Amino acid sequence: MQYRPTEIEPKWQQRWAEARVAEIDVSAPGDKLYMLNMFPYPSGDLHVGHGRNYILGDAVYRFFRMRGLAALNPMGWDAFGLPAENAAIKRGTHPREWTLGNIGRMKKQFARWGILYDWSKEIASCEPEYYKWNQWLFLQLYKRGLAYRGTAPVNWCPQDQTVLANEQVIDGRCDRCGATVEQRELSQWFLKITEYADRLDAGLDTLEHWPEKVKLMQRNWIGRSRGADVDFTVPALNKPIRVFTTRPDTIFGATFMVLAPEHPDVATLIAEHPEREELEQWITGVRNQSNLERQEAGKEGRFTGKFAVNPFTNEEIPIWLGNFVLPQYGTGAIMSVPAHDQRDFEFARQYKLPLRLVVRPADGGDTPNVDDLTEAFTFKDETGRAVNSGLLDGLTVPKAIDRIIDEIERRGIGKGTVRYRLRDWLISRQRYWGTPIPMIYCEQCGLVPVPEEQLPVTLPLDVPFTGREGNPLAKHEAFVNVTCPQCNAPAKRETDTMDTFVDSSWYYARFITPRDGTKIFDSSLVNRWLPVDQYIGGIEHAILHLLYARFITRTLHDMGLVEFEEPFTRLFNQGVITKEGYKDAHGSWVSPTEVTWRDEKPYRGEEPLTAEVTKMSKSRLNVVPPDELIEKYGADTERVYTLFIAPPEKEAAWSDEGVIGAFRFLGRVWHMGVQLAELREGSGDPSKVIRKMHQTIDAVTRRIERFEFNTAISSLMELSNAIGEALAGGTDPIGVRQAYEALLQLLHPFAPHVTEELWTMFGHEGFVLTSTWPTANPELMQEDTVVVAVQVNGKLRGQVEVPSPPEEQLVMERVRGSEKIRQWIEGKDVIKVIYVPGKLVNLVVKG
RNA sequence: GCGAAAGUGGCGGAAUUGGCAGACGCGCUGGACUUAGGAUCCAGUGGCCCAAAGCCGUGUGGGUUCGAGUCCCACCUUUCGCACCA
Repeated sequence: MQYRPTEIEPKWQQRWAEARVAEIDVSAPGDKLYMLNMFPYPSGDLHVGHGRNYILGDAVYRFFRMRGLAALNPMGWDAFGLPAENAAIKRGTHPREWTLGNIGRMKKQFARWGILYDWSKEIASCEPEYYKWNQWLFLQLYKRGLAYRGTAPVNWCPQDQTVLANEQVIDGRCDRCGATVEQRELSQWFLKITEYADRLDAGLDTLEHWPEKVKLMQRNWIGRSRGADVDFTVPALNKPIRVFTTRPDTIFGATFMVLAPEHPDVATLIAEHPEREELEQWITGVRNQSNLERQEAGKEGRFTGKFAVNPFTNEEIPIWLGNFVLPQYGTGAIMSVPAHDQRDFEFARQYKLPLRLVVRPADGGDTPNVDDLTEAFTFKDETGRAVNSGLLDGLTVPKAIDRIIDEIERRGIGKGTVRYRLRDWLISRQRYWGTPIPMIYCEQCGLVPVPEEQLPVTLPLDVPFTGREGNPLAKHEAFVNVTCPQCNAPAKRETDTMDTFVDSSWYYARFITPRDGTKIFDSSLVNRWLPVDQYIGGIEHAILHLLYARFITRTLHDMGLVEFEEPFTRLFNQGVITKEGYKDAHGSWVSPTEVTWRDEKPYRGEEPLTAEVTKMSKSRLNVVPPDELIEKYGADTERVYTLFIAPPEKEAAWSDEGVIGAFRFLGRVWHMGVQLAELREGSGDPSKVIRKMHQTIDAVTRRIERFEFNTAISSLMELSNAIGEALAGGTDPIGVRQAYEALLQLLHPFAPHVTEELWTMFGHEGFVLTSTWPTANPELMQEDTVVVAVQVNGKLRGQVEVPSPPEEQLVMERVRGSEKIRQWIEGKDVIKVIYVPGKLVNLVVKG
C-alpha cells in the first residue's frame, strides 16, 4: 500500500470540520488557554512563506489539545486597508468583493494545510458588526480627551494620497508603496498615545515572555529621556524661551541657543531683522523639507540677531535658527554646548561660534585644548567631572545633573523632566476602505460626535473608484450631508477613515463574544480568557501593532472594561521564509520560468541576471504556491518540512529538494505502519526500542514547549529509524507497536492527517487529536550500559563500557584494564582523576 | 554613528550546567532492484592520509581551565533595528 497523501488528507479535514473539534464554549467552566495567530490582511493567495506562521500555530494548538487543555484558537480578518481600494481602482471590482473573495480563498488554504480554527468566532473588521465597536471605542476615547483633532506637520504619501502615522514611515518612505513621504501641515485626528508613554515603557519590564529584541525596539521607539526644562530670559521678548536638555550639568558651557524654524517665537525675534525677507524665505524652505531632506542638506542655520541670557553664566548668548532642531521634540529649542555635544559641535565649527569646556575626564586624564578638538568631548556617566562650572565643579556627571536640577528648581527657572520620543498616533486616512470616523462638523456647534445609539456610521458601498481627486467618500452626498445631532441644522460628516491599526488594536478581545450586538465585549468573559496566553506573528509588527494594542488595552483598562494592562502574555515572532529571486540589470524581478542557466549563472536569453536570496513574496516573483506541493507530496510533508527547515524564529531558506526529506520520512512511517499492522512474528527483545520511545517522548515534549520544532522533528526521525531497525531485527511486534503508536501521537501536531489515518488503521476509535499525549517513564529511559569516554590530559584516548548506573570504581578498573588506553599512561604518573558521572573520565598525567 | 543579534561540513542545521563537535535532513559517491530512474532501499560522506594509527578542525588573535563551539579580552565579517530625539 503506497503512501498517497492526496487520498487521505481531504477526508480528515472534512471529519475534523464535521466534528467541530476546534469549537470552544467560552462560558464553560475549566482551565482556559488562549492562543492566537495575528489575524491576516486578506491580500489573496497564501504561499508557503505565510504557511510557516499558521502551521507553527496549529502544531502548538494540537499539542495543547492533546495535553487536555481547552485551547481557544480563533481566526479573523484584518479586512480594511489600501490594497483592496487600489485593486478596485485598477480592476473595477469593489473593495468588498475583492476582500471577501480573498477571504474565501485563504480559508480554503487554511483547511488544505489541515489547520484547525474555531470558525464560529470568525470576525472581519470590514463588517459593520465589527467596525461599529471601532467607532464606539473612538467615541469613548474622544470623551476622555484621548482622541483629538489637531494641526501638525504630518507625513503625506503622494502615491497613496493619504497621511501616515510615524510608525508607517520607513527611512522616509511609505511602508505600503515605497513612495517618498512629504511633510504637510494638516488638521488630522490623533490618539493621545503620548499620555501613556511612561506606562507603555514601564510595562515592558513585566513582559517576561516577550523576545528581548521586541521589547528593546519598543523601548527605543518610546525613547524615554530624563533631563531638565530650563528658561533662558530673552531681553527682546517679554518672556523667556524654554529649552529641554538631557545634560543640564553642561549648562555653564552653553554658548548659544538654537530654535527650530517652526518655533512659535521665531516671528517676533526676526521682526526687526535687516534681512527679514531673505530669512523668512530660508525658514519657509526648511519647513517644507521632510526630515530626510533636512538631514541630507547638512546642518544649516541663521542668526536671529537676538540674544538670550544663560541663567548660570549671565552671559548673553546668540539665538540661532537651525534645520537640525526638531520642532516636535522637547520644546523645539535647545541650549547648545558645542564642546560636549557632537551636533552642537558641528554647528559651532560651521558658523564659528565659541566653545567652552565644562567637563573633564574623571580619571585625571588629559583635558584637551578646546581649539584642538576634532569632535565633541562627550561624557555621559562617572567618567566625566564638571569643571569651569561654579557650584558643580568637581562633581561627576550624574551628581552634577542632580545638583543643577535642584538649583534650577530652587531658582524657579525650570524643573527636572522626562521626555519621550514617541508622538501621538495619527489615525486619519483620506481613503475609502476603512472605518468611518464617527464625527460631524456643524457650523453652529462645531465638532459633534455621532451619538452612540446612531452607530454604526455605515460605510456606503455605492461610490465610484477613480483613483483621482482624493477620498471618494467626500463625493457621496448622502453620506456627507447630515443634520447636526445637537441643533438639527445641516452639517457635514467627517469623511476620513481610521488607520486599520485601530481595528487590530483590540480584535483579540472581540473573539470571545464576536456576535454580541449590544456591547464591544463581555468584560467578565474577557477577563477570564485574556490576556492571550500565546501570541504568534511576524516581527514586522514589533512596534506598530504591538505598541498600539498595548496602548488601547491600557485605555480599556482605564475605562474599567478590562482588568489587565498587557494584552499578550507570551509573544513569539516566527522568521521569514526566503528563496532565491532573479533581477535584471534594471533591478526588476524576473520570473523563474524565464531563467536559463549557463555555467551555473542565471540568464534571460542572452541577458545576464543576478540571483539574490530574499523574503518570499509575490512582488519578488519567488513564491512557492502550496497547491502543487500539496498535490505532489501532501500537506503533512509541507508542514513537517516547514517546521524542520530551521529554528522557527530564524530566517529560513526554502529548498525544493529539502522537501523530499520530509516526504521520505512520512513515507517510511507509513510503510512501517502498514507492515506493523499485519505483523505477528518476532521474538527479539523490545527493550531497546521501548527505551528510545521513552527518551523521545521526553525530548519531543520538552522541545515543543520551548518552540524547538526542528529538533523535535529530528528526534521523531530518530525514533522512526529505531523502529525501522527493530522491525528489520525481528523484534517482538507487541513492543514495536507500542513504540510506533507513541510515534504517531508525538508526530500528530506536525503531520496530523497521516497520523489520524494510521491511528485508525491500528484499530483506535476517535482522533489522535483527542487522545492523550504520552508520558515518559524516566526509569525506562535509562540505558543498560553506559559508554564512558576516557581522556588523558584532555585528549580522547578511548572508551569503556560499564553497566548502568556507572560506578566510578568499576569505570577505573576497566580503564586500567584497557590496553588501548594503557599506552598513553604507561611510565607516567597519574596525578589527578576527574570523573564526570556517566560521561567521561579524564586522567591528568605527568612525566 | 548608536543599539542588538549571529559567525560550526558543499547546504539547512545539532550539541542541559565547559565534558566524545558535526545529531537529524538535503546534496554528493558507490551499490541493490529495474527496459529505465527524477521512484524506493542499502552503505559511505569534516579535512590531511591508499588505508590504519595519528594529526588538524566551530570567523581571527590571545587568555582562563585537566578539558573551550560554549567562559573572558581584543579584532574581523554579516544581518537586523534606530537614525540630527538635544
